[in-house]
Amino acid sequence: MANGSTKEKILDAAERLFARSGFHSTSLRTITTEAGVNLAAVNYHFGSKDALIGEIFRRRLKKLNGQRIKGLEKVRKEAAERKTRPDLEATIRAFIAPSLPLLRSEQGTCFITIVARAIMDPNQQVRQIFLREMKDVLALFFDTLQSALPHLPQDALFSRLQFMLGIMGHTMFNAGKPSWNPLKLEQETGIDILFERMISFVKAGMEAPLE
Amino acid sequence: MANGSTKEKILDAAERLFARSGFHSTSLRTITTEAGVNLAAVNYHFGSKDALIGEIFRRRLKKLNGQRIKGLEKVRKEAAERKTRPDLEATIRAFIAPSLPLLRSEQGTCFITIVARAIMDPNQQVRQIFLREMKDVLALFFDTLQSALPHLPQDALFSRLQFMLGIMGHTMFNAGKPSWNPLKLEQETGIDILFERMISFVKAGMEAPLE
DNA sequence: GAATGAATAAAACGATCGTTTAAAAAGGTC
DNA sequence: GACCTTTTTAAACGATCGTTTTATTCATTC
Repeated sequence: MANGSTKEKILDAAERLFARSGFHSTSLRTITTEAGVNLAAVNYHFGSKDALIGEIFRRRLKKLNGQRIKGLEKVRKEAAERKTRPDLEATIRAFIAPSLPLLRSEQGTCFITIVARAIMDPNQQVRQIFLREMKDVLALFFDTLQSALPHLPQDALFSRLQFMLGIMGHTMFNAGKPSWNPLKLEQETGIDILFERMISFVKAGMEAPLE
Repeated sequence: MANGSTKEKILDAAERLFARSGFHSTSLRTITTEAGVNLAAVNYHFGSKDALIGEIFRRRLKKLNGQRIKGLEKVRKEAAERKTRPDLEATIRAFIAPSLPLLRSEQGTCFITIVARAIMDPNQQVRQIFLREMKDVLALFFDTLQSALPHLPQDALFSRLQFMLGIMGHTMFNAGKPSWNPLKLEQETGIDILFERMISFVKAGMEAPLE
């Protein structure tokens, strides 16, 4: 897919507009106008609006989850060489860190916004498109977590993994957006500080004692 | 508002259908058909579709946040009498616990689903309607947390509060729904167990050391 | 029981949606 | 330069949306 091609112009425009107004409220006419292409181009190149949505996820998640898998396998390899358990914090970082660069670009932030919404989207197709793309990396992440926290029962660990996904979705969705601000904190918290806070919170939660 | 009145029939039907298909994908025709009333009834009784959405939040959040405030004030009073800091776990429980009964009824679960979506809704009006209803209780919760964790800087605590909201939204949205299941855990985790896990995770995260 | 206002009902309005069609333009091959 | 495929364009299709209008029914009050 050539850079600047019609397909890419559509994908970029759709990414921005879906982030701003959601899947259902963004019309193909708005997308094609923003992209500077003809209305019929979406159905010609992608087949349908749903297929376009799927392609938006596929395009970014392939690289993103590839980095996650590479990071997780590095953690596992190092643990095997040291004959220890995988380091918990390193495991968490391997999953979270690759998403940080996305939040440094406007276009990447749009994608994050879309992902956060897709998890709770009413349209089941949207959720399944996203889940299919995440299945492998989530399985590897869960497995590594289990090795790092061998005393935790599987279903308790699964709950805690879900907690972490909830934190990530909510935090990254709100990053850079004006949201509820209880005491009008002057300076916006930077992304890097936010990520460090997220990691220390999740790490402590993962290590919390069982009732 | 009388029980079984047209307004209530519309609110109940809309709550179910919004949870199933989202705000934008649920038409007034579907709602009024499910409610067994005339199409024009929504605009007559509520003014517009957006106003109906707002009323759905108001109806439940008034009671829900009332219970939260009552619980939080009890925690604060007990701390004042004992001349100690508010108990962290009790503070967290006071905020989370009132939402548990909702998850025990089908209709209440629909409301939870709607709330979780509203937080990330593309429509700014939807988000603001929800935020306005939550502002007071969030401020009181933040203030109590600050008393319970006086060593934490305000902005760090604020981040952790956001993490907790992310956990709540994600967890309660997924409760009772089929979602990603890595190892096909046979039995579904009960709501009560899930809440206890949530509380211990959040408590540990709140108490995590600062970098 | 007539009068007044609230509630319900049926029908239509204008607008917008995703998709399809058919023709024109562009690109590549021999 | 003719031929074929790919891509772009303009126009239309059928369906559905939130809302409004107008008329009718219901309930209440004097």
